[in-house]
Amino acid sequence: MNAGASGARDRVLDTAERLFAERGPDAVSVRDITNAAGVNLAAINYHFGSKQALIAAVFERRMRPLTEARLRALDGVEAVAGDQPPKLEAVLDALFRPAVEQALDPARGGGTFAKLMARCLIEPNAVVEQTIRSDFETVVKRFDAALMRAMPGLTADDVFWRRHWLIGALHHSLLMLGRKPPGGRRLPLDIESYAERFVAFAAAGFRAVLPGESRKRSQAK
Amino acid sequence: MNAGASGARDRVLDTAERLFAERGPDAVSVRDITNAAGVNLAAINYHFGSKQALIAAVFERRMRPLTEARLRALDGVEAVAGDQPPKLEAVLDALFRPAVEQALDPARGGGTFAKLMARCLIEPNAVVEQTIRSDFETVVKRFDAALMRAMPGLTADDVFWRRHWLIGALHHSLLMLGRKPPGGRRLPLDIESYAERFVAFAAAGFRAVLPGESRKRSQAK
DNA sequence: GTCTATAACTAGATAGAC
DNA sequence: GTCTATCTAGTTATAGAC
Repeated sequence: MNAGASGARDRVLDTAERLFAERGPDAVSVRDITNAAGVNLAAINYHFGSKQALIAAVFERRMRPLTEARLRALDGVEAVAGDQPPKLEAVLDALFRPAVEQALDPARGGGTFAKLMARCLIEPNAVVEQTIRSDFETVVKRFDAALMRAMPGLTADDVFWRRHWLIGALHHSLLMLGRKPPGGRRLPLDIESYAERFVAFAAAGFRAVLPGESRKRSQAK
Repeated sequence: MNAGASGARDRVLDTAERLFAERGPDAVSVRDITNAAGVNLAAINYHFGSKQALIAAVFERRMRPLTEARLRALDGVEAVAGDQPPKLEAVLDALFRPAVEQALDPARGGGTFAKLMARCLIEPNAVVEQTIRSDFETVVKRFDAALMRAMPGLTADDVFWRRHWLIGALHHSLLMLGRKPPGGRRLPLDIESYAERFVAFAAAGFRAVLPGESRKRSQAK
């Protein structure tokens, strides 16, 4: 939008993202942000209009690319599968790997982004509700459909709950990035191995035979 | 403490818990609480000393019984197992069922409690940090030890991550209590069936053969 | 124990000079 | 585009009457 001026705007975005992740948007004042960013108090209202609009901008900047990466990955998986049901692991990989990659990449928010996402899942903040939830629902809809094709024996309810549980597991674990866990452990090694481990875990949970559905599944196939 | 006076104190606790869960502690003022509870503005400072102390009291009231229920359940599982390794499903049931029960029981906070717990897992609030985290670490320590006995082929890291993922999955799902999920679904049926489904899912994830550990496990047994 | 009044402070937003 | 000064409204906490 602005030809070359205002690195101020970006500095505000970066600083706000960091502070929001540390303390939560509500606990951070516009004064905290402008001071830390080294810009004037009025800058936030000038560039974004209001604090609420700034919050929305911070979330959107990270959510949009994640959504796109997930959908692109799923496109690839479905293209490979063709008419056949896609492979369960491949679908889960398309869903989870982009998030792991983003959460481990400082250039795209890193752990900060992970905390923001986790927070947005529980925070009833109206802004967050609209900017993020809509993106997320698109993702969920397409992936649930793909998961049902990958696991034709499962009911829609089964798919919903297992995917839901796993989203919770992922976000909770990304949250621990950079934070010292109780046992003194650390987020492991590299993106590759972490995503791989998580997908293997997820696939096993997805293939679990639950008390009620065992009969239905064996009939369905 | 007080012989029979001050139902005000309890009304404040209940109201604060509800409002905290709805909007988050930071977004709720003491005026909001005292107005909604029908007590005087000064009541919170009189009964609790400060807003921070009230927050701590609200969290503690629900966390304590949950911790005790979990440890009691684990005691039972270990007593049954005797010298043998405990059954994986039994350990997971002891860890997760008390939380599900509490989250579905209005008398013990219900969905409100679930939201509070979820919030405390990400909120860097100092009060929450100390009152809850310490309880939670006791639980985690004892259960990780039991899980290692139940799954002797897994490394400590494996147990840590799988338990961690599942705690995230549980809390994320409890969070949806009373909230309309995207697909129009609802938390199912009854405690019994939900806990059962979750434990089955958890056990499958726990038994997953991860890329790196497959060889180690088959040797260990 | 309960309440009113108010102190002491901080919030987000903006008007207007530069 | 940037800054200072300021406005209005909200916050927690408390002093002191009842």
